[in-house]
Amino acid sequence: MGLRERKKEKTRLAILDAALDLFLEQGYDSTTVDQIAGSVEISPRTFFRYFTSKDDLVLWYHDQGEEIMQETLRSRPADEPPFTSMIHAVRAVAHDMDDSTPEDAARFLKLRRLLDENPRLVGLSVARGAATEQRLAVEIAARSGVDVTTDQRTHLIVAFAMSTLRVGFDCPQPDVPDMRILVARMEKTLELAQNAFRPGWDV
Amino acid sequence: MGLRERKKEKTRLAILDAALDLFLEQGYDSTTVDQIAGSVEISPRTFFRYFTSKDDLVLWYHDQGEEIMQETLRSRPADEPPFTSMIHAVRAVAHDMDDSTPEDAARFLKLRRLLDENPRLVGLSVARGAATEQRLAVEIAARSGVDVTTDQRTHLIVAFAMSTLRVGFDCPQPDVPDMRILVARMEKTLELAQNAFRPGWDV
DNA sequence: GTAATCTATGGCAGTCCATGACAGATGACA
DNA sequence: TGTCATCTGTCATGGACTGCCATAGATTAC
Repeated sequence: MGLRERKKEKTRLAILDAALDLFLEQGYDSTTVDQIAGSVEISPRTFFRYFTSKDDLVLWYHDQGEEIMQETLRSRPADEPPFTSMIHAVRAVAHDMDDSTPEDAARFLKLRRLLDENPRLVGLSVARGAATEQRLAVEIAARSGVDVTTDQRTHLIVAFAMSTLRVGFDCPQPDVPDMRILVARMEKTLELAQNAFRPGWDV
Repeated sequence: MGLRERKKEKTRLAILDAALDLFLEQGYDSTTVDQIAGSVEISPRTFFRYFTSKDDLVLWYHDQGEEIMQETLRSRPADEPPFTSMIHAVRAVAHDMDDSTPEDAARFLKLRRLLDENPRLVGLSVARGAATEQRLAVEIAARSGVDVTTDQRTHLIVAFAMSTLRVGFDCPQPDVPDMRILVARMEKTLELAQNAFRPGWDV
């Protein structure tokens, strides 16, 4: 990795951290892009070259999460019941968070606090999750050999799994002191979800 | 109802219809609030007195939908399993759409086309649905006598039901010629969902 | 090591969304 | 009809975002 790329990654994280701190300190809405840019000493114009929008700042982890889910799906046996595969994908995201560096964990907990204070941002996160859901549905449909535009069963399977992820992470929740608690909560939610369905409902 | 209120309702619908037509004609992003206001001959400032934002235009039906669901929940017996109550609530929304006036139906079908062309707007709709979901969870938790902030089972029950609604309506779907097809699709989705769960999973 | 090249950045001008403040217009009601 | 409450338009302002062009910095070739 060249100097250029390393520098970019560093700037990206600097923007993110500065923004999260400012948001928590003085509120999301009352923090301007100019302020964020100023605090990391870049021009406002450059900010928009790193993040497509101010809102985009609170969605940084979604790309990685989606990637992990897609990889997991690809690695599961083709004849596995689709909901089972989806549950594995959700669990993989939880494990990845569990393994995250202290810096990433800190970012994530800051984000959680931010979401608790700004319902609108929860909405953004949910909306982004819905986009992921569509793409995962395409993958699952392909595996099952059905047409994604007409097969509602596939959409339900993916939607139920993503709901589980959402309940585990996006729902308002009492103060989360550390990552472990968040992941444990997720595990518990997954277990509840798995026990909810009729065996063989998704084949 | 006084002249004043009737006039307001008329203006509101005029804005909505003008906006939907403009959006479909020239795209959501390239339609400005000024244009919408101009086409119904009100000032741009007045537009924002009828709709809190441009985005808000595509969410007009959510208020009514949420109201119907809340009413349905209140009308269900207190000892009914919560997921069953939620399914009734979702079905009530579908029936209400089925009964809608031709004008409302036309608006709805226009909106569906708009959603198909603008994934971002689907996100908005989903986000708005998530807000409803939170409020319904409060209601369901109260009925079951559990604490909504900690009981993940309640959130799952509501989330699964709302997922069903979403799969029926928000998912991209082949051209919808009329309301009947949309409602029929919803019914089918509801049936699939009902058969997915283990009997008694939600008690 | 230097020149040529590619890319990241900054500055500037402009568009659009959204909101507050105030004044004028219009329906409600005694 | 006159008073009151509410709706509406005008003006001014701020903040998010984009296109364009010039410059500074990193990369590559020689």
